Amino acid sequence: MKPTLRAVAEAVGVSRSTVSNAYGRPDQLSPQLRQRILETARQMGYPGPDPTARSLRRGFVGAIGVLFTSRLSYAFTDPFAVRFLTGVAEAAERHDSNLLLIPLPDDAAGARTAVENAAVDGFCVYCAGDEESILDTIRGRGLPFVTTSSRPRAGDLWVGIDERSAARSAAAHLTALGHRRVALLGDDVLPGAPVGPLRVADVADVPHPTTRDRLAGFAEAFAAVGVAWPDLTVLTATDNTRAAGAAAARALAHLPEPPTAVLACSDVLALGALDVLRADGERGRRVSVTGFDDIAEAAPAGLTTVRQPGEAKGRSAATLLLDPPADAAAGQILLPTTLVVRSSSGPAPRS
Amino acid sequence: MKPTLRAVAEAVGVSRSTVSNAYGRPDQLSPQLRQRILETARQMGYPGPDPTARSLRRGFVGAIGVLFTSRLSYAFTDPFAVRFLTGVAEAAERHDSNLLLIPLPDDAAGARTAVENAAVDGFCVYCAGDEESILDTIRGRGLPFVTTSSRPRAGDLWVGIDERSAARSAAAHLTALGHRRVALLGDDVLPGAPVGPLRVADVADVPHPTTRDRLAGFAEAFAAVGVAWPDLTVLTATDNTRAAGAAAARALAHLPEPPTAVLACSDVLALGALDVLRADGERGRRVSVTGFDDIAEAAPAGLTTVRQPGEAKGRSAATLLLDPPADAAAGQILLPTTLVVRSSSGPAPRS
DNA sequence: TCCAGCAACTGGATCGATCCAGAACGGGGA
DNA sequence: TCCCCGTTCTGGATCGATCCAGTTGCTGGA
Repeated sequence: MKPTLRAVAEAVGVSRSTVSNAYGRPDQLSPQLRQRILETARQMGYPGPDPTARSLRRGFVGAIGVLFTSRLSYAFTDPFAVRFLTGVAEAAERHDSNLLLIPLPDDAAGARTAVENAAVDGFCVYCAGDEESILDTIRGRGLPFVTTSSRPRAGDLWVGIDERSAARSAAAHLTALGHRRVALLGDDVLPGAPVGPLRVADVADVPHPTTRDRLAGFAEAFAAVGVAWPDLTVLTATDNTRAAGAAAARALAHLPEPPTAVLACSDVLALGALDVLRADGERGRRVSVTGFDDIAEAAPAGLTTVRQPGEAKGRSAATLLLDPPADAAAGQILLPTTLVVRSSSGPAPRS
Repeated sequence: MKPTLRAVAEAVGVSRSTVSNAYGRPDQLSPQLRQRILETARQMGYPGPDPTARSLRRGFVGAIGVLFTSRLSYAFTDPFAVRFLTGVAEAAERHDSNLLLIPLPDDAAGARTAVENAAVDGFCVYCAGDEESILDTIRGRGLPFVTTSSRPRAGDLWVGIDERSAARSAAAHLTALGHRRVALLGDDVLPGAPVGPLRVADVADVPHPTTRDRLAGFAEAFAAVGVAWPDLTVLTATDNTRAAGAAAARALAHLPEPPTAVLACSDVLALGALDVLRADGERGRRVSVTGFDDIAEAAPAGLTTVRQPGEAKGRSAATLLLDPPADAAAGQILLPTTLVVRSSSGPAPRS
């Protein structure tokens, strides 16, 4: 067993406080004594104050938790999530804070205990499906948190984009190009729905807030040119992956009247769709595709998409958490988005 | 202030142990009492046992630390590191463990305290520059750890590849294609060296173990066809990034006798070099390039490279840590590598 | 009737530090 | 010479739980 601070104190013949001070407050004791203590500690193999005990006493941990829905490993698979994390890491680093990655189990109870058991000073909530229940648990612990989803509650720390108008800009681009018969592609649009076209009575029924807002934004632009919600095809993917996007796009072929464009809620899905539709395009039919995020792969693929600043989002989130602004209004940061037009979108074919 | 377990106990009129048991060992008390306790706790706003206090008493934390050299944010920038992390995350998840990402400051003292202050059950050491000193600190804490670098000490947990022979396979591929005048490209080959060609008296002088072993492997294959170490051009990049690889490759143009092939220690560097050399190639000169890792971008770029299983590496590492094998021999896992030949390598031009 | 045996609960010790009020000491100014 | 003050160090209380050896009360078998 490793010696404790107490053992060192006894060996040197001083009080525990003094040994503690030797580590944490060098100015509280004479340099000679400090030297003697550290030397003895070294000889005894004392590894320094125990981090857990220190955290307990001090009341803070030195780490922030990043909450992910679904499998943690997935977070690394999604390029946008990685960019977000990069930003978070950057800011955390600047504040000498570590990053605790916390995957949230699918079941509410499991998610709850995961949040309750995490030893952190605050939470950064990245795209939690059932956000409200998670946030309530965090509030229950009395810890600060930042959200990045679309609907911040007043007073909460938040950093995000105007999902709706960002999505609208992509859709407006397509309506301007003459597209009227289109498909909206989202990840897990309705819980447990199988891949493919889907009947969604109302956008409000979509549980995931980000997906909902983006779909709503798409719909707004089409409503403006007279295409009502029920006339839009809603396509769901089982996952936010390229493969799932491709699978969803393949389902389009079976429609009686295939759409002239696909508006995806993420670049990953869009690229998957593009993989399929490009191949089709080479056989004649050409379908426009737009994405969302502007991940690195979007540019080489020529994907038209909505750019949002991923690193900045993460950086702002962590900074908000670690260095909260005195002014409550500064606790909510709206980041800009840009429509990036590339080759994947073009005029609608004349019918 | 949030109420503590003690407060709940007093409110209900039972001992602290009983409240504790209500959370952690439901079988130790009657269901009715348990209900009553949980209900009162809820009403009082008790968030459940404090994770830090619990860790202190129980003696374990429920998280493993992943150590990175250099900036943490960089880890996310390197695709291979991301794959490794994905694997670690996957295994950690399976063992209900969280992941604490720990960036190591560049200075030894800072790195030391970072390791000493991390509240974790064990460490996964990913490419630490000055490994030995880090490992000593970890040993000092008496915590288990896994390394992934090239030289495991007997008895240590380790998962990795045969760096040397993997590198040799790439180089042998090029010698077979007739290449004799080549450049070896590594990240930070000698500490602080400026980008570009470099005089390295002996491979053994390269401090970073992985880079050293890969360079040594390259050299072996060339030695076998009569090209000695001093005749190989060693190129250093300032960073393991695509841009740094490109910058290093540009330096080749200034050489009196430019090489016919570049062997890079990572795909990221190789892709950077390819960016530059492909452009050159279009103007006539064609230089073969090989990489290392086989990241996702390698295939579309047609990069010949050595594939190593990134996720598996991470997964094995975390599993070794969280579920250590009884058999010491099983504590060191050697993963296979494959040479993947693509279009970036071709026959040497006849001179 | 008595006691073994079990389920349900208790409370002091403990995990390993840090905090803080105060004691001991030594030196300088009046 | 005396007192005050700053420096250096002390030790008990505390952070918030869990562990564990034990007590209590009740049931059932002999």
